[in-house]
Amino acid sequence: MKNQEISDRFNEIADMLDILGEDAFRIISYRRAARQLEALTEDVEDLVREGRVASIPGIGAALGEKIEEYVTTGKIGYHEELRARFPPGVLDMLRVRGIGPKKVKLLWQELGITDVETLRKAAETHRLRRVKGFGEKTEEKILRSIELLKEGESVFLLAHAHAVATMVTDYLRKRAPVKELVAAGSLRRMKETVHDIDILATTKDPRAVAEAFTTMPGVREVLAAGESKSVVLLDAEGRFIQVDLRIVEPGSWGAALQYDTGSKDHNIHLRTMAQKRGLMLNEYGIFRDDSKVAGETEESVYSALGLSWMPPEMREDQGEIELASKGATPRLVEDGDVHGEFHVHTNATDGVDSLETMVDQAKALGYAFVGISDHSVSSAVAFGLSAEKALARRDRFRELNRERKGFTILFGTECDILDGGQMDYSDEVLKEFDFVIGAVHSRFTLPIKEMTERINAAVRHPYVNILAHPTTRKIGQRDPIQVDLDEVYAACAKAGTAIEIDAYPDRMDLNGPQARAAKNAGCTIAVDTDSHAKDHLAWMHFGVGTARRAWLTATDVLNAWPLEKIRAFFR
DNA sequence: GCCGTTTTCGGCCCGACTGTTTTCAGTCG
Repeated sequence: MKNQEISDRFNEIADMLDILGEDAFRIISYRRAARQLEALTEDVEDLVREGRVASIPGIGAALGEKIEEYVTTGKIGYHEELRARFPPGVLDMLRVRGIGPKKVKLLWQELGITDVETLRKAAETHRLRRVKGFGEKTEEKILRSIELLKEGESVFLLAHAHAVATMVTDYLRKRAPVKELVAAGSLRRMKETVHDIDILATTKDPRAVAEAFTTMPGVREVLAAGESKSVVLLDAEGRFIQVDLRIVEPGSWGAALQYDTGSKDHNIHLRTMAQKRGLMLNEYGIFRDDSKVAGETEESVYSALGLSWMPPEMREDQGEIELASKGATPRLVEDGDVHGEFHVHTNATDGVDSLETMVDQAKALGYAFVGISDHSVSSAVAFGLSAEKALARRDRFRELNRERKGFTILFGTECDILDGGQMDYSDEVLKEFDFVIGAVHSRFTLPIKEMTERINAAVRHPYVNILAHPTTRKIGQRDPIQVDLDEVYAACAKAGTAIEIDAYPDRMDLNGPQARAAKNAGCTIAVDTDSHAKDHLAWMHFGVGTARRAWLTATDVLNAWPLEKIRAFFR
């Protein structure tokens, strides 16, 4: 899948054109195309093969050719030509907060500064203030930004960012006179990783709220503090996360919430629609000739554009606006639709809590059932169970089912898919389980053809019911395996094997776009937490969020089905 | 560089904050 690689190159081209001072709209085109590629549910190579690249919004003849060039030759000539004109390190300077393309160009041309380290030294020795537009404060700001860059500002996992946002909103509710208060942005859209946290508030005393916000514990740096908007860097266990606070009038709440939730492309699409209707949309409302026609609620904003309200998780400009204009927005799966899950570990293998603790926690969440699926023998690092030890637990499961009346404990296994596609337990052993999850935990570097065959052999195996974390990626730690997901989806759909959204925070595997493609291929999707401790079961919220990003309804999600139907699916 | 229910040319989403300026450019989202 080359989508990301091409997206990265388009962004880099945009950065370089920006520094060169090229036409701003050309640059916007590259950036928009980069975002489209990133959000694409299909493999761009397939689109090239079928001559459908130009069907991607924002991709026309010129960009289409460049995509085709990359797919066939592995590089983009234009990109290489531009790169040759830039000393190494120049583009890195853009990562320094407060340094944009114009300043990079000035520093490069006036002072010959072409990397972050030289920039730091120049700021320290006050050489920067010789350049027009640079002063004492800019030098100080650059030094602080470089310091923070080194200490590690980066991408945050959804679950982690969610915890930070909850901390901030809890604090503000206690310490400041806020009325409405919510985290919007990519967090509200349930994106698997987020760059910053956007908080939105209404209040009678904006100054007091901004004051509480910029002085709260953990604030490392105040990046901006204005009338309506404040920005801080917050210390989150040694790393920094940017938190924005926007304060709005109650009459603009809906417009501001809509605006701050995004995504960028979704908003641009809406604003273009507004324009065509002689309206103007901004974060304060929808206006016709300076008079406000909507803005108090999100519904009113969408309605003024002839659209029904749509869930935040869908707002990526991937067709949801067209759907809403026909009133055809689906009712997506919700937390309350989920009656249980399948991928749960105990201290029999690498979990930390006992079988009984995990079962009772699942029961406490209001579930009707829980599947326990500890590791098979080959997962040595996870203390995988021998066939004998695994099967010896069955009696305890029967007892537990008698003890926990009105609740069902399913006896399962997360069984390794070995090198050649055979399963880690024999068929005689596998048939004893209520359900079997197949998973890859070794040999991650097989070539794509072998890997796809390996996984599909397991998918077709009569006793395998669910394919776990299909790409095995770990965000920030391990790349996805090379596998033809389209073939895997097709195999799952044909074999009646469910495919998983693993909601363990650094997995999120499948992610939203992938799960949407799986659904479109006819797959049933299991949403699991891969819990290794009782508190992990709460991550189901993020799994459901990912399912919603995939536009899944309750009928698409295996664990939203009644238990008897699930048992039939397993059989 | 893209795109078209007024257009194949001439538009392209909109606003806040900061610092260095004397009325605004650059950056960011």
